[in-house]
Amino acid sequence: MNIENMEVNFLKALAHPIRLKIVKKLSLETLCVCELNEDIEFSQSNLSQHLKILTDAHILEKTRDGSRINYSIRNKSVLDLVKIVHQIIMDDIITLQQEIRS
Amino acid sequence: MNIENMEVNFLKALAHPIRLKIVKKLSLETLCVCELNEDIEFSQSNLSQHLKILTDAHILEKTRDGSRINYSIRNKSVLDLVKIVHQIIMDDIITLQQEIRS
DNA sequence: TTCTAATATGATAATATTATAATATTCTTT
DNA sequence: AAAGAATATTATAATATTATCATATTAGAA
Repeated sequence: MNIENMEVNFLKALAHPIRLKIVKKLSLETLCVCELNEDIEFSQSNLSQHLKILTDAHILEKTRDGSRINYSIRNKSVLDLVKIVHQIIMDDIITLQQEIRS
Repeated sequence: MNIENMEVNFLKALAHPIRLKIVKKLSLETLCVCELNEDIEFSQSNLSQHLKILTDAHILEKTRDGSRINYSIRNKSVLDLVKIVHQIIMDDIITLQQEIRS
């Protein structure tokens, strides 16, 4: 696997509504699967699959704590990235609003 | 379309090898379709479709210059984002190499 | 206005991603 | 060891994405 492919894989892993939501939740604190799973939007099985995709992409890391598995952000730069994405979208929205007004 | 969806759309647009390559090329200079199309990896038709996806996601903007269409990066923050992705992957590679050695 | 270069669009088959449902694994407690 | 809680895996049907091919559009030159 070359670097370009790794970059694309990384972006693909983030480019899903459930997975982006998980990353945002974990940007605040480490959580176990059962806590993430309190969100009613996704089933346990589906959550587990998305966690695997994020872990395989090295975005998350997992540590066992008894019967629980805790997930956390592996590289804090991911949080900078998520912030930039948010800012770009907000800029977009402002630009669109200005275009509508004029 | 809500903000979360817009963020995911934006990430999805970047999460493709051809599209990421286009964005990286355009990070250096504005180019017309014919110049981008010198890359033998993709057909004219396929390039055009990817350009449409990037433009729809507001990552690129197009301007006509005679019979040519020039594409450029719409928001320079995208370049910061691409840099961070690259850095995260490079960090990853270094971490993996250290794990192999130890 | 016809020709050509530059770019876009539409249909479609191949491939990839996703959610669901069922089942399996692993750990803790009893 | 058996039971229950927490998490992961597998198979699969539905959906989305992609590349290809054929065709259409647009602008400038002849």
